[in-house]
Amino acid sequence: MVSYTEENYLKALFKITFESGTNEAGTNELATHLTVKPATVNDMLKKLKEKALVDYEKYGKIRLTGNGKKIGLEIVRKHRLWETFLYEKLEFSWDEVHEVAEQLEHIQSPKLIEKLDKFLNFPEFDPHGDPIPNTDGELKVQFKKTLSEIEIGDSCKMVAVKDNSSPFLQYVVNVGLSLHKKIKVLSKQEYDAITVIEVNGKKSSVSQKFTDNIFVV
Amino acid sequence: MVSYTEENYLKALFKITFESGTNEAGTNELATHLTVKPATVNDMLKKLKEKALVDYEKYGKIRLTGNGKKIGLEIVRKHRLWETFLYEKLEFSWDEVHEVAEQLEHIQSPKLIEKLDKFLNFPEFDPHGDPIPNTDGELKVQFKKTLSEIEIGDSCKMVAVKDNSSPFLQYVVNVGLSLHKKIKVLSKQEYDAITVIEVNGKKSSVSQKFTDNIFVV
DNA sequence: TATATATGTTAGGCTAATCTAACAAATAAA
DNA sequence: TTTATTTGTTAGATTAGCCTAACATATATA
Repeated sequence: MVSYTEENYLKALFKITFESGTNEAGTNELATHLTVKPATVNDMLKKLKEKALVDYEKYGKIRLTGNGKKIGLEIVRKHRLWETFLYEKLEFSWDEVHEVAEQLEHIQSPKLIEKLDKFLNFPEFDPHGDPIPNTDGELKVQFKKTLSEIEIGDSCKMVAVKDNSSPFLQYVVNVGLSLHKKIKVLSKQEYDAITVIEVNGKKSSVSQKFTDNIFVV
Repeated sequence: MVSYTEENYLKALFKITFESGTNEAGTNELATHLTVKPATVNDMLKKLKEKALVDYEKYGKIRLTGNGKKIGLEIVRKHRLWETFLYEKLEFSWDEVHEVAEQLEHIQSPKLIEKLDKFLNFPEFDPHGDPIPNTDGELKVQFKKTLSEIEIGDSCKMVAVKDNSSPFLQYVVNVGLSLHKKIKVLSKQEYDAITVIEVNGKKSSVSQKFTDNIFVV
């Protein structure tokens, strides 16, 4: 059996390794992601290695095993399905879904998640534009870049956000943005990367941190 | 803050004290209900007393305080709302809902439960016929007796079950029973209380244990 | 290459929730 | 009313998940 806490470690590892592309993670990196101390991560890694959920050697990099990856992905699937449920059926706003889904993702019942998937009509993306893995762990990978990479004068369409935190999402709404909205990049400061964008005719100045967290096509 | 485990103790206490009518519970009784050892209950009682959630003195009876009762009832409300959701929206059968609701009842989000209540159209009874407390902790009390109390020759209507376990509920379905079905008591053995009932023209012989767990009006 | 900074590990401790085994009190039965 | 049984309590131990402080290794920089 995999505990609640172990599930969170596997989910975090899945996200880190998947996003970095290298398939690896470090102790400190994981600790930051989970807001625990590196020493705690170290303890847990021993347990996860014992259970054959991660590959790692002292002072080496952390890698998920096949089984570890499978479980991590399962949690991601559950998280995103619950977010979709909250957003579409219970009328939560998109900045509220994440926190509750953090709890719901740990409910143990394969039947529940399959029924929920069906009830939602097998959605492929969650309210933040992230792909929802299907039962077999496959997910629709979208070709996407960050808003930071768009050239001055070009337009693009927002398809997802990188940061799911409430403050960021509220900020996004504030500049008039939501999923599938068209964005035009009007100008960019050379010095500090402040970018002026236009959404629905409304102009806003946003930081690099902001544009890094918006995915577009 | 009240922990997951503390919530379970309060819920169990609420059920025991509410059902017994005396508003009291004993250490062993509670231990049996939670399938832990009496020593464990004893430890927890000290914590709950510290938090002013129970009233109890050494070797005395356990009683919930106002606040303890409120929290226990809240868990019951959540449990029954989730059962209703699983049954009505996700097509779970009534013998499957209990186990999953045991997990879902601990999700912390007042907003979630109010939205869910609305989504379900403010149900008053769960799939087992148990009343669902409303936001203010009020519940529809039904005047009901057990099937054991019905006289030979008389008919009644099933309105709830006392035991929510899967094996019992499957047995109930097996004799052709479900909520709001009419039952006729054909005969009763004096010696061992074996009762012959008729449901939809189908006759079945059932034990005292069975008739004790069926509520009727 | 030597040193400073990053990163990772170990040892030892804490708390919540559980247990067993031994004991104490209350209640029921002889 | 004495004894047996049931019920409740205490002490001491265990496990998971976390911490701090001290130490070790790796990597980057001068």
